[in-house]
Amino acid sequence: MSIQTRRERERTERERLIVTAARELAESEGWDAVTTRRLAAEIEYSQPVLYSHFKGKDAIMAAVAVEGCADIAAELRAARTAASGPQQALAAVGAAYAAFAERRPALYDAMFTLAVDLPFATPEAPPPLKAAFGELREAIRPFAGDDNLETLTETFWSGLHGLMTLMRSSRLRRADHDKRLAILISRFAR
Amino acid sequence: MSIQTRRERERTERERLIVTAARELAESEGWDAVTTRRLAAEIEYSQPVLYSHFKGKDAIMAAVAVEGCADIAAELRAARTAASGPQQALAAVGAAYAAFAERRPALYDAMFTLAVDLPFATPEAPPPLKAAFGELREAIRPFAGDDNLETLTETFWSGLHGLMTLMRSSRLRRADHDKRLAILISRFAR
DNA sequence: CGTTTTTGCTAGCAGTGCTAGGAACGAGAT
DNA sequence: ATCTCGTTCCTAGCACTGCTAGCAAAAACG
Repeated sequence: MSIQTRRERERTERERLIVTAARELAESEGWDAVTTRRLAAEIEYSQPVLYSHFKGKDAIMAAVAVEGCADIAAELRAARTAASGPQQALAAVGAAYAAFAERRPALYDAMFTLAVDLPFATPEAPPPLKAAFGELREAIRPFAGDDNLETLTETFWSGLHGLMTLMRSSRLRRADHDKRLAILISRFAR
Repeated sequence: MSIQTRRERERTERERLIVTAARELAESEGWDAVTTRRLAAEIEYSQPVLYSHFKGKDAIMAAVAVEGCADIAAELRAARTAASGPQQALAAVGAAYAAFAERRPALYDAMFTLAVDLPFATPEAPPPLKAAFGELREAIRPFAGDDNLETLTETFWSGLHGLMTLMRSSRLRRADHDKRLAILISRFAR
């Protein structure tokens, strides 16, 4: 049995190696640079090895996305708990979300614009996804009023997401970003 | 001079043929089906002809996007002017925007998610782009208050855009779409 | 040490966007 | 009516993509 467990351990280690390499490569050179050949060279194995771990490139990106959700969840939580009141908490979470999208665009894309294989708004969604969504939900809970909390959170999230994607694709002037964010917060915090 | 003008006319005709074929192919089978080979076959010319008209595939998509903006601008205008009051107008414009994104997803992607070569938030933006944005602006003008109108419009647009992209990538449950839209409108119309 | 199983490589497929080169065509001149 | 010259447009090909079949080498077992 020892030999079997060692093999499984090595497999999971290499799987993490792949995901990490993919994330680092994407973050430093963008997803266009993450080709299966390049990624294989990075982990010092041949291409087909990737396919013995993941169904395809999309599945690798999905794994990266889940890692990213854990990251953003932690950052949102930190922002929320450090704030002094509900209003400040919502503003802080919004700012943290925007900062994450700006600072790690490739990761953000994997999470919220590209890969689709992941179950999102269902009970089977990976825990990190739920955690990230949960942080947004807790931040906006004080302002729910008569609205359904989940639905309200989804709507607020959409606002943030639209803001970041449109700005990052140069469809919105970067200069006014803070003003837009402030307007969004003001319309949801009351 | 006649011979020269005839040639130019034929050129612009073929250019329109390319853009129309690209749009129809994208709308019926998605952008993945729009390869340069497939598009060339559709217009019954060879591939290189495309490159004598457009710098590359992205430029073709940009041309399609501009057409799409003219379309959505007309639909938004119709929705806005048919409504009876400011509140109804904003709701109608929001619903029309969402309906457009749902009904013509490929076109929507070309306009607001994919191609980037287009100048957007600048004076040099193609008129159809400004027209579409202008419709959103006029719809929300009555609710601007102290906020800068342009910035507010951008924020509202972001909300709509986020709603549609997240739903279309199955990150939001389709069932609650109407509720989310209602919440967004309610937060911006007051 | 020999056999069997597992592992991971080389080589290749079908497809992508894009481009160089030459052939065929139409326009103007003799 | 024929010849020359430009333009137009096609054939063929490049470098690249994600992905896979089939075999060689390595590891585990008796």
